[in-house]
Amino acid sequence: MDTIRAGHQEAGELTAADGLIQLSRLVQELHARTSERHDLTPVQAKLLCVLVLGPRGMAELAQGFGVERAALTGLVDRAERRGLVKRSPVPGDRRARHVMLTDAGRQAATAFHADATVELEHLLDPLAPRDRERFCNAMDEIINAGGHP
Amino acid sequence: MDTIRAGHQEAGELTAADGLIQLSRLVQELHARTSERHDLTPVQAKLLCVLVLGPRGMAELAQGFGVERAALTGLVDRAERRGLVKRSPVPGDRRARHVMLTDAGRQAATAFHADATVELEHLLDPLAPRDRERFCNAMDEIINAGGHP
DNA sequence: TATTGTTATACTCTATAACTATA
DNA sequence: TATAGTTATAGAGTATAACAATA
Repeated sequence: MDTIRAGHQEAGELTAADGLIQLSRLVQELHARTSERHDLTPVQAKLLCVLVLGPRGMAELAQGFGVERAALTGLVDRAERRGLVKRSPVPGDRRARHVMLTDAGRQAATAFHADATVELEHLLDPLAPRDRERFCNAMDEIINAGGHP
Repeated sequence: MDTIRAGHQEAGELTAADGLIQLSRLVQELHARTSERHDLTPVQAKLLCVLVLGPRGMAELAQGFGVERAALTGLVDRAERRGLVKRSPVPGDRRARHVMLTDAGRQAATAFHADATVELEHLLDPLAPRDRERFCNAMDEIINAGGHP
């Protein structure tokens, strides 16, 4: 085992790039496993979490997800078929539709989010309180820079 | 803009969970964009990076990727069709095949890896040298714990 | 004309199940 | 029997292009 871990050297000797890749892998795997436990695909879980904040238009969702509008149609179709979301007309613009959670969707979203949050926090358990705080501050700096130089 | 950022509050006020999710999103987006620049799918780029370390069996790769053997067959089929990898017999076991890089595949792998590494390192540019070192150490701790309590 | 959303089509990635060939 | 790999089939997620309805 451990045959496949690109860039792996000794424990505690990782490149910054490798560290970021492997940390991201941990987060994605955790997200995938948690979604599966809640009988959701990872993308559906993401959709539900966004819709908890309120109804959204298709174009708005597509832009936020970084996918084409056509891809979002399929995504919402499948979520709607599973009874998680519904489409409703937008007063004042007869072209547009709002996507919103059904009751079942809201329940699923809440349960998933709570579970995922707990699991993610556990990732930081190995850090001492002080280091954990520093780590979160560093993440904030990186995220707020947002890859923009 | 910024309409869709679950858990977003004020700049510099993110939950640990939200921070991990958004950092992971940055890394994944960067990986996707870099793959695209090199005319690779993200999964193909990952495959090439693993194969730089040497030939691997199908079962070995499937296990390392956390996917079924059948899924890997398709993955290698497509990479082979694009001339990136090739299959070869394994001396001593006539059931097995080794997957290895072609010359084009090795070139693509090297170019991609160099590019991705640079981009990933840039993510940490906002951190002061000392903070950057602490951040990398923290990532190491998290990864070496590996989500295992 | 521009925007919102959909349909049609195709490709990648993945899983499950059934199969072949070898160990 | 067990293992290595493949084929067949199905579904999710995505893109592009063409379309309808409305603004």
